[in-house]
Amino acid sequence: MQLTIKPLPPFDFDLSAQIFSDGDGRMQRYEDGVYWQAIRLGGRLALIRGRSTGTIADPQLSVKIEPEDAFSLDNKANIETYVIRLFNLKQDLLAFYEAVKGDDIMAQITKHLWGLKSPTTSTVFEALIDSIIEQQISLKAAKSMQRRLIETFGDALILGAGTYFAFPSPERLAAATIEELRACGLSGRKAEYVRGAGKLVAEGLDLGALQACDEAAIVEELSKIRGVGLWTAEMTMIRGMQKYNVIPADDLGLRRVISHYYYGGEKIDAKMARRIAQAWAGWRGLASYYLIVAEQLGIEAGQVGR
DNA sequence: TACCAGGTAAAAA
DNA sequence: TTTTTACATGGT
Repeated sequence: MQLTIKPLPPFDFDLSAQIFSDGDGRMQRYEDGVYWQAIRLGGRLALIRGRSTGTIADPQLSVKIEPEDAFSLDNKANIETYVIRLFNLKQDLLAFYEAVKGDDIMAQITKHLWGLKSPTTSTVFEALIDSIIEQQISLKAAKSMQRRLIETFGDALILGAGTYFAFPSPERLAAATIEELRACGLSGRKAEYVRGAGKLVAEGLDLGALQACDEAAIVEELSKIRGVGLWTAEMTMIRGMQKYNVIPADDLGLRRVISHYYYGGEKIDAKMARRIAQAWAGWRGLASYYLIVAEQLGIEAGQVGR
């Protein structure tokens, strides 16, 4: 059974999905034009496979579900909503491009990355846990811990010769012992944060509902969770709550990439990062995502220096 | 070997 | 009240 979705143009599926093409892909992966991910569907697991059947100007996605019997008309709308969220298919890129056209560097980058939409995690909880794990340590170190967390606590879906994982449920992480979490490489402190967050959500804290609130209210709510400061709240909003205007200006990696394109690579502080980001008002988060992807792809734009 | 990397809460001053 | 410290793994 197959589902067809029409994203809001422009949308470059290959460019947008390439972020999932590295790593070992236990949970999601993009390869040879096909994206797959294990998802929870009405209490059970299923695998979705998506590929582009349109163009950048007239985009269309085709999504298949396995096993076949996981697909019902009841599920159809859920799957569509899910995929739209995952790839941010309703994100209005033309409005973004219009808003930043006065910034020469960003205008050049948007031309190079025309049709790039920023992805969203399948749940806010996933973004929160990933962000907690990434505190302070390098992304590579964090990635290896996230992989172990998924393999240890994630729900496995076995289809033919393949084993696929869905991100661990709040209930499972709430039930984990500190020792089990430390075995994934987490510090004792982070193990407590992760288990505590799992417990809160398992006991009824609705992170998904927070997405409808404004940014300041979300920061306030998320900061009540032990282990969550401003940086983690902002990272969670960007990756899991479709808040395209947020930038974690304190973030080292973001400051580095902003400086790469706007300040000759010199180290800049959070204040300077915020000042440069003013040119992207309304779309600061998406603009910084464009910078990160541009740097990854080795795209260069004219430097304006200080 | 030592130090840094997409921070945070708790202890110490 | 403000400052300092412990923490985990992977890269250099």
